[in-house]
Amino acid sequence: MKLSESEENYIKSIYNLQEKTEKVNTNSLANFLNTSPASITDMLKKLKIKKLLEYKKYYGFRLNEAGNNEALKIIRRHRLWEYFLVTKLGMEWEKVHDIAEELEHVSSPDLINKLDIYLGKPKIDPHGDPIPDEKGKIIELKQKALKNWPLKRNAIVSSVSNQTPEMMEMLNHYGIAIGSQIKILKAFEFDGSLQIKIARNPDCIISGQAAKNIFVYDN
Amino acid sequence: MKLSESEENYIKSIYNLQEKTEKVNTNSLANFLNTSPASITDMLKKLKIKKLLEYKKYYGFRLNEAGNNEALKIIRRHRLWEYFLVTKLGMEWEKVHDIAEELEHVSSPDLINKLDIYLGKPKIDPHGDPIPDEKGKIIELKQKALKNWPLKRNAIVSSVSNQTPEMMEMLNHYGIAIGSQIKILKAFEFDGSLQIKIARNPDCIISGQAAKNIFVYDN
DNA sequence: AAATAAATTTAGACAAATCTAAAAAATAAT
DNA sequence: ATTATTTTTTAGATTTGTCTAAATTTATTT
Ligand SMILES: [Mn+2]
Ligand SMILES: [Mn+2]
Ligand SMILES: [Mn+2]
Ligand SMILES: [Mn+2]
Repeated sequence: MKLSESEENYIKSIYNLQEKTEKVNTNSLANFLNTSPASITDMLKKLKIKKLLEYKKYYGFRLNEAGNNEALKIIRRHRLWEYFLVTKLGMEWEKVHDIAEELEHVSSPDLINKLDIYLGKPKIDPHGDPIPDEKGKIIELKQKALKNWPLKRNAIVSSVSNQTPEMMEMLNHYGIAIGSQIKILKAFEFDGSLQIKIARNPDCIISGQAAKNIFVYDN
Repeated sequence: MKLSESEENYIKSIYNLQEKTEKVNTNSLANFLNTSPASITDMLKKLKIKKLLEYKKYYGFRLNEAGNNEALKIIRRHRLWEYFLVTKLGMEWEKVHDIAEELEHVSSPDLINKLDIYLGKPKIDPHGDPIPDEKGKIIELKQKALKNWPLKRNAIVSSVSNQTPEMMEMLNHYGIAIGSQIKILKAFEFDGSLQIKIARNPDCIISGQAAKNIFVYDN
């Protein structure tokens, strides 16, 4: 299936949004992509004609099997490039997303499989997100949001679901990165904020908001 | 200067064509880009408005200083990616052009400079063409077309100006690659064909056509 | 110097991707 | 059950890049 850059961006965004909600709605996708709701409706029609989408007017939408497969291919390219930019070119993980957003649209399968081999078939991208393999398979992570992690149990930071520059700035400030050792010392019921210890740094407090977006796994 | 993918392709093509002729004409660019002459005229107007082109209606055109600088940036990206694809991903040099044709449009300067450093600031791409540096400077090659090379003088194949799949197929057949040792044993005036010796292979004959497109330099 | 041929540009159309403003449908509030 | 609000879709434009066919300009022949 030959897709335009725009179609690919829409598909990938729908994939991301449908992870969190059953049906994706027009406004949230418009908001996510910074376009007007009218543009979304236009594109939904195209994607439905291409049989990539389940879409009933006014009642939300969702990628079908074929759509999901396309999304996984794009995500694979995106995350492999991010991995390349960080591990080979030495770019910072906060800065690679926008470049990968462009590189992901170069769609030669030969290129991507050779890149994959060259990188050593990595399973996780620099933000802790899983990289689909050539068949679209993603590894199952036994990670949890930090806010659901038990008190005083060691954890490793595995990913961050909110990858805005603002989030990255804050994580840098705290010295939190993928792979950091982390432990919750105290949880405040009032606002969900957490007193945590990161590696050998002094204790600090992070907001409930942040705690929802930081994912960790055992030891 | 922010340029569309299409504008970039036109600029790069004009740059290539103006190497060979004083003024570039509409039809040759249309032919080169596989578009209609009318499309060329449309784009020329845009590039003139953007002050990248010297263009007098009906009398041909040429990039100006600004246009040449843009072209060199695009060519730098294209050739660095080709170099990457061959030296890092192990792709064959006949196959990298089309992929680089897409990658060249990802225009983050930070990306390209880091890629350049990562590759060791190469000066020549896999087809023997020079790679512009960050300032747009290209090394001067003292190479000549094989058809102009003296008889029985050793030479190294440095580049191939015609990079069609057909040409590549033929070069592979003869065992000619960038870096090959080559010597002309006899030149046939009638059709410009050459009897040559490549490395330690048996003698062979190549056409005048081929001899125009293979470039070599001293030992 | 006309007439003919070739090259180039213009005119007008179309597809893709976007927008704003208005209409329609679904949802929530009285 | 109406009314009001929110969400979504449609209608109609716009921009970019392309096309074909016709008109114009330049170059080449007689
Ligand atoms: Mn993208
Ligand atoms: Mn990522
Ligand atoms: Mn290109
Ligand atoms: Mn090349």
